[in-house]
Amino acid sequence: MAPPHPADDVTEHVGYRLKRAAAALRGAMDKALREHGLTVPQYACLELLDERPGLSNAELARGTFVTRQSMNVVLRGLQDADLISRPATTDHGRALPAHLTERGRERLHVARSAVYAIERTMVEALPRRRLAALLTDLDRMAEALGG
Amino acid sequence: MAPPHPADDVTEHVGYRLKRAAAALRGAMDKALREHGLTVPQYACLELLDERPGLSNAELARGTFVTRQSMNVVLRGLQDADLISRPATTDHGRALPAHLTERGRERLHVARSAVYAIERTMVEALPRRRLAALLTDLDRMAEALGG
DNA sequence: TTCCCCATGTCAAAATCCTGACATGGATGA
DNA sequence: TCATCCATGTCAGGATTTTGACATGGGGAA
Repeated sequence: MAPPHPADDVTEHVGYRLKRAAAALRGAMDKALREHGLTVPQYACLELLDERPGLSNAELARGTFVTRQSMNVVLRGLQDADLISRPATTDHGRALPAHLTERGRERLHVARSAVYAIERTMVEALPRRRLAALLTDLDRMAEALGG
Repeated sequence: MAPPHPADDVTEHVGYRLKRAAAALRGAMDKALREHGLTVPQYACLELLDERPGLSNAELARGTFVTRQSMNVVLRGLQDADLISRPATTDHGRALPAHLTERGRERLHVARSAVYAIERTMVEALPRRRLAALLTDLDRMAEALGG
């Protein structure tokens, strides 16, 4: 019964593997999305807005794991490109609900196919039975760390 | 036989879960290492150098999934803090081998305990049998993406 | 009502990282 | 030998992200 840590090699640790996989995914998405004129945070933002229209800046930030300030500049970029729309003011509260424009929806749909191809490559690389377990394991780790 | 993608919900995708887990880990390490005066890339660099002394800038960059240029500034910071040493010139070749100083080794050892505690939290959050499979799955995905 | 607390949006400054580029040293093949 | 190619270290510039801070709006408790 070997203890989970410390392993004899740093590259054997879970954190290292996690970072490696995340870096590989990020790199692949970066490259694919560049051809569509989008960055990874921008794409994540569009995808989230397509699924849940009306999300605010802070909510989008939490959903994409960045700070409010970072998401703010992302939204500005998307707004300048006419991919999303956001009211200047609101009747109730302070949160400004964002929505996809028609251009945004179209752009998302074409970029999505490229991203889904990447994800399919990832998923097909592992045994089909293992996928569900992998997802729950990732969730468990994230929750354990307060993610 | 449902296709692996597209799922009905973006947050169900592997990429999203992967990013979430990686972000949670990054945040926890960030917070823990700050108390030791280290950033995550700096810690990763020290850990790699402790295991394989003499690694060059480019090798360290590949090992930590950043660019040569980024690793260069990390090394400068570590050098200014007297945590690593690097010769100004070399007899053979162009790569400059880096080594931990005594201070660097000490700093690494105390920071390591904090990081290992985080990783232990992560590992203990999932069934013990699942760990090995998780590691190989992460590797498979990374390799499939050319990581 | 009024006060306090929290969340939100935003600004400014700094830190971090990446892209593009260039010069150097070694190795490979003609 | 020499020329070409690859990897490395480094510089400059810009883009992205974060930290810190501040003002505003809403909700809850006294």
